[in-house]
Amino acid sequence: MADVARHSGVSSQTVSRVANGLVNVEKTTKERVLRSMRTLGYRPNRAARALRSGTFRTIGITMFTLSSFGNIRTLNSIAVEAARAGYSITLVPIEHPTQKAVSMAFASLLEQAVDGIILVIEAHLVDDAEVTIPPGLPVVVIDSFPHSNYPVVDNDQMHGAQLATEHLLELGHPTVWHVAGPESSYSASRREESWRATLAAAARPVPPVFRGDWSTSSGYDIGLRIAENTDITAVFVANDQMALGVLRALHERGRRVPADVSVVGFDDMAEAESFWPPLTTVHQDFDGVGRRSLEILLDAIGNGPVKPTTSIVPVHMVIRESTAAFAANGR
Amino acid sequence: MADVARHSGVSSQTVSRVANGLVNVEKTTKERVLRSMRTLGYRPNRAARALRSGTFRTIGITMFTLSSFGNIRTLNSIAVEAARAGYSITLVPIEHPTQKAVSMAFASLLEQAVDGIILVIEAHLVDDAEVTIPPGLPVVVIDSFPHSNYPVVDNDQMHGAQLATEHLLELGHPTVWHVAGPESSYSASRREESWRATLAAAARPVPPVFRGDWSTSSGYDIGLRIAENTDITAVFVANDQMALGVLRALHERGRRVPADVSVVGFDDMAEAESFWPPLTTVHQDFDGVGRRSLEILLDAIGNGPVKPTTSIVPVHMVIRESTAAFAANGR
DNA sequence: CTGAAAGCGCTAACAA
DNA sequence: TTGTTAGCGCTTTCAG
Repeated sequence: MADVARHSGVSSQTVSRVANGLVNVEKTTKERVLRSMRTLGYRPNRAARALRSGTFRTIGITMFTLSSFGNIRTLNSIAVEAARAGYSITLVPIEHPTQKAVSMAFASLLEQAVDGIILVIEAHLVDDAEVTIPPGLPVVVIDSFPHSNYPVVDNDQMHGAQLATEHLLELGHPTVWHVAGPESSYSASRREESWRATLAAAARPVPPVFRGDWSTSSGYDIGLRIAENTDITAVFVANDQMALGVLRALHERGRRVPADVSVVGFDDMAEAESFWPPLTTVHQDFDGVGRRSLEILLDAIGNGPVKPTTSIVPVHMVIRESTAAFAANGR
Repeated sequence: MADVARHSGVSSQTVSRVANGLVNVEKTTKERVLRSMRTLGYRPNRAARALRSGTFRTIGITMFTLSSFGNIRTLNSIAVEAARAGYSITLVPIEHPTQKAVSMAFASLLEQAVDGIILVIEAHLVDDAEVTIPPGLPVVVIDSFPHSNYPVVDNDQMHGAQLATEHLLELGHPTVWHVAGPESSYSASRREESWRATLAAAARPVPPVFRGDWSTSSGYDIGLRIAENTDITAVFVANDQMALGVLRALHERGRRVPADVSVVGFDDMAEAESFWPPLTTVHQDFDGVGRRSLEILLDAIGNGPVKPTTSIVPVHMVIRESTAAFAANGR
């Protein structure tokens, strides 16, 4: 910057003003400085700026390794929105869902030069992590659990599971079976809970739960068991990836979908419409979640602490061809 | 830091030494300082440290919106490896593959506090982007095009396409049709090129190319056309997502896979083994690519400029159930 | 082994 | 509209 000042014959102060687009600089001076900047290839030093102003125009994001469709969409949405708002994002992945890894990721994030943090977490691990987040550093949590200290944003898990279950019931199925996600996941718990409640409200029997780990292969293993039980005519699977595994197992065992068994997923991942058959599923608005959480975070950064509210983003059913009326079930 | 110094009765200098784990501090002093740090909740200011030392322990990554399976795996791998090496990563997404968006992302990255940059790019746009990367800032490119100025890392596209085509040929198919990616993509060109060469080497006719845009729905549209042409018995699809669309179209039109048509994909995304039928595909080592590119970048950051070499990471076939011998083709 | 002084590049506050 | 001064929190250099 001093170089630029010398080159264009003004003070470094004026250069600073030009660099920041302030108005009180004469037009000709401004142009001269701009030209000097260009010829000298000047680029501002973020570190110095940050040191001086105390803000970094960067937000930190922690999430488990980018394996789930939802996390990735959410991350993408946050990244795009942040870029638009002039913020860049620093990503700290959590390799394994262990206590230690979470604590380490937190600690690392706290040492970063960030103005705020978005935690994309879906497990109990967070509460137990032995890290105290310094007061004054805004945090937003994306989770299915209402944390007491921070604003939380989430898709409407309960309503989604209710829609899925009701859809199957309306099709005339006597009851709906459920392939749940892992016990450690709050969103899995929410979906299961809501499935139970919906069944109870309709006075239907609640069959035992199948429990997977979100992976396609766990869905496949469970699908094999579902195929063996001809009582099962309707299944609500807690995510699309497991639903894909279920479909495969059903095909392999010669059970027709939807003629013999109706299957509903959860997520509406990009590929779901091309599953065979195209999957009826609950569409989650991950972009909406990302957008909303960034909005809250930027508000907190700009205007001080916000109330730890819970924002629920609406979801909706996408009905495709993996579900059919019970009457059509070949019986 | 001054607070800590005062609290523990030493100079801020000594605090700095302790914070950086230097050895020339007496043990008792060190402990005292450490205790003060803890009680005062001291955390170092990255900006100040960066300003002074000129390094940020951060690397920047630019990529098109996180939509492709490969990009995401690569990003994840880089993030994990970087964390291990004590670096954090700053992500700058490119929203649209336009000249302007690319230039803006570059510019934004250059203003960041980063020690090096990894460009995950798969289009011609890069060369034309009117941004000059300042000399001295290490850059690694992940692409299927050998850039002259920077080290490039990539999966072995040519060999992968060759393996896929040969696999189909060895199964006795008279020739192999190809569903290519968009023309703007270098990796798509490589795969197409290698498919052509392999066919030529085997003295087989080269059918016209179908061209998609990587998306599942473009694969579906093309699949519909493939289903109509009963001459087609073997198809090499340039990525798994389009292959999924092709499979769906084939099912809808009653063409059996692999009995009537054999299909090979490219990527080996996590879901491919649960497609119906499980997809034979080329496994790309995205983790390997991420790891290798970070390795090169860190080397350049630590030891000065490296030669702009091209690193090719090996791929291999994964044979599942979407391919079968020509004899079995129901003819 | 420890401390004092200087300065990294920038901007807020004030003065001209 | 422009310039001067001071200092953000840290580390490098040199002295003790």
